[in-house]
Amino acid sequence: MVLLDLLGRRWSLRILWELRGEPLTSRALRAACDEASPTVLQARLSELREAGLVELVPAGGYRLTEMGRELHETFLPLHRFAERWSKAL
Amino acid sequence: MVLLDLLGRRWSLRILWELRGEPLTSRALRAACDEASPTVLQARLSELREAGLVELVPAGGYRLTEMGRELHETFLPLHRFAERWSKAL
DNA sequence: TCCCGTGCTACAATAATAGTAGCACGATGC
DNA sequence: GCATCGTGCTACTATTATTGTAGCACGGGA
Repeated sequence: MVLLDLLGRRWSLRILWELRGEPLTSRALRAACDEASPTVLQARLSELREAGLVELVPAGGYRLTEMGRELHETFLPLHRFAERWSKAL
Repeated sequence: MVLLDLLGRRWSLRILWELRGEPLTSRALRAACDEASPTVLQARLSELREAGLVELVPAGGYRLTEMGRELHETFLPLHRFAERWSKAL
């Protein structure tokens, strides 16, 4: 599971999650993940772009690729689970 | 998404993945994740236990709780995605 | 008693991340 | 022209997380 190594890094899942809707600029992403440093954000974005999950459109910011969107679909049930989980805790 | 903070740590996803089948002892888990140090494995196991996703049965090693198993179900499509993804890369 | 496997921890060295500040570039308006 | 703004991105040090190695205490057999 090479994918787990990529996703199992700080802010990787979070970035994919934040980009689920509208594309976000670099600054907007920094605002959305307001505890992450720009250093690691840029590092993750580079990795995710290299992995073909995220792309940078010149005049629109970062967004998920087709593949990245599929990955997000995969995570949709996670949202519902997270709600039940936080209640059970 | 507090859950993302927990899962977005090194080896968290990997541990859940390795425990998907038979329960594993502490040593077996160290063997399965042969690049992880016991320090961080114990740290993650403590966090996952505190989160009610993993439990330690006295004479059988670590295994997923009912909640943890639900989380794993959530991740099942990820496996199929990972295969397509690695081919597309 | 001795040996073995278990869960777990101490310690120093290394890598990853946080926090702050700033760069270069292009578009826009004066 | 040129000042201003937002963009993506980076340098730098301080702090935290992780690694790598070794070892502890406990319990269950032989």
